[in-house]
Order: sequence, then structure tokens, then C-alpha cells
Amino acid sequence: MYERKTMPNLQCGLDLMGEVLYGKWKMRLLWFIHQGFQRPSELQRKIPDASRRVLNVQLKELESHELVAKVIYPVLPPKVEYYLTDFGQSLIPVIGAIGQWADQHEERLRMLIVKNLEFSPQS
Amino acid sequence: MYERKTMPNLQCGLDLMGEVLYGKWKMRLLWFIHQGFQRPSELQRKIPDASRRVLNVQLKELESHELVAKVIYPVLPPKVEYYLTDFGQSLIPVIGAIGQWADQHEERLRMLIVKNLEFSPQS
DNA sequence: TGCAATAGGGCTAAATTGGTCCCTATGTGA
DNA sequence: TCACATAGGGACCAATTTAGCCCTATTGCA
Repeated sequence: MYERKTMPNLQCGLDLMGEVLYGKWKMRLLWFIHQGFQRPSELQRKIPDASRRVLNVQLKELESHELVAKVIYPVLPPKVEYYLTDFGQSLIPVIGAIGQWADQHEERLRMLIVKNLEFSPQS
Repeated sequence: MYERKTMPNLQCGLDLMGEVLYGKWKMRLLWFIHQGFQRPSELQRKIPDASRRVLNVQLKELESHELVAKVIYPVLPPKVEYYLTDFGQSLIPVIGAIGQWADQHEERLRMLIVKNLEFSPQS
């Protein structure tokens, strides 16, 4: 487990938000769970660019922040289902708004990002 | 300038959003500029926990993504004012929604974050 | 003269995040 | 028997982000 060396800022709302939503895949995880993809393996298939490892880590963080919870079925092979807590559910409209804005401006965003991309593919 | 080694994902809206809004202070910068704190030194005073250096870098990125623009007054000592572009302005309601959710749940968020904090202050 | 304010870039190091590889365990189908 | 699916954790390394320090230049104030 990584141990922080600096205290995070927790003053304004945006600081707090950062603590729970920073993480490359967290918003997507919440969104997909909301859409009904609840098993870890489903989520991994929905987000193939993320490594299995990191998805697990981020799911655990979402869980520790009480945005999601999981049910572990005592069967073999193992079966687990994540679901949004009420708290997590209350965040869905916000993520929806973010996604909607981004979708509306998709073309432009992609253009801007690519234009500013400093990218040197390696051998 | 840092040169990326991996291509970012640009498929869904949330990927794109990540590219423009990831950055510890970006949302706050946009918000404060929106509130009328437009000069770099004002922004630095509003966000004292950020290093001067990083604020400059993130402002430049916001600029390259056309969310903000600046006017450079040819005077001494130098004077610069940032303002939101229409594009940046369109993002304000979204940031507002994020901030509002976080403010509504401030207590709980702070509690959850602190509870899960693995923090070891150094000598 | 010496110091603060103003804006911002270069360089390097520290902190944090993400990814790879490997290991546990068990049931099912080829 | 071997491969695959299922869920997840440890060790370790790579990529990325943030911070710290120093330098430019000019005006005004003590």
C-alpha cells in the first residue's frame, strides 16, 4: 500500500472531489456500474485499456469512499457484484453532466488535444 | 517540456474530459477566473497551496485547450489578465455542478477521506 | 543601494499514479 | 491433464504530475 507523504488539501469542495474522483478510470467505473455492468470481469471488458490491477485498486478506493459497495457470492468460481450506494447514485447526474458536455464538444476537444499533443512513439 | 510516451485514450467523452481537466488545480483556476480573479498573482494568492510554477503550467495548458485566453498589457511591471473563452465559459455550469455536489456532501466527504487516509508525516 | 512586486521559463527532484508479472484457489469443458 | 474463467493481492518498475529553486527584467519605495 502506498503511503502518502503530503497531506492533501481538504478545504474547498473541489479538493474533496479530487480525492474521491481523481483516478483515471473512476468516473467510468461509476458510470458503467450505473449502467448495469456490475461484475469485475464485465467492467474489465468494458474498459480494456485499463489494467486489471488498477481497476481493482480504483474499485477498492471507490468502495472505501462509500460510492460503491459489493456483494460477494460464496460460490466457485467466485462471483462479485458491485452496485452504487445512494451516495454514489447521487453523483451520477454530475458525471452525466460532465459526459454530456464532453460529448457535445467531442470534435473540438479531440482536435485540441491532438494538436497540443507532444508525443514521441518509442521504437 | 515533458514528452508523452503513451498515447492517451480519446474514445469516449470522459477520456477527452480527462485530458483537459486533469490537473490538480485546473478546475479551481477556471472557477476563480470566472469569479473575476484574473491576474496570475491574484490566482496564486487564491490558491496558495499550489506552487507558482505549476499554476503557470496549468494555465498554459488551459490556454492551449482554448478554455482560457489572456491579454498581455505592455507595461512594467508586467500585467496579464486571463479570461474565459466562450468554450471555457460553457464549462462553468459543469464545474458548478461538481462543486455543488461536493459542497452538499462536504462533511461526509471529509470524514471518509480522512478515515481512509494512510498518512505518515515525515520528520 | 537593497528589497518587493510583476510574469514566466529552465532544470531537477519528489510524490503520486498506473502497469506488468506472478501467485492463490476451484470448477468446467476439451 | 491442460487451458480458461473467476476475483484479487504483492512486489516492483515505468510514466506522469507536482513542487522547489534559480534566473531574466523593470519600476517604485525606504
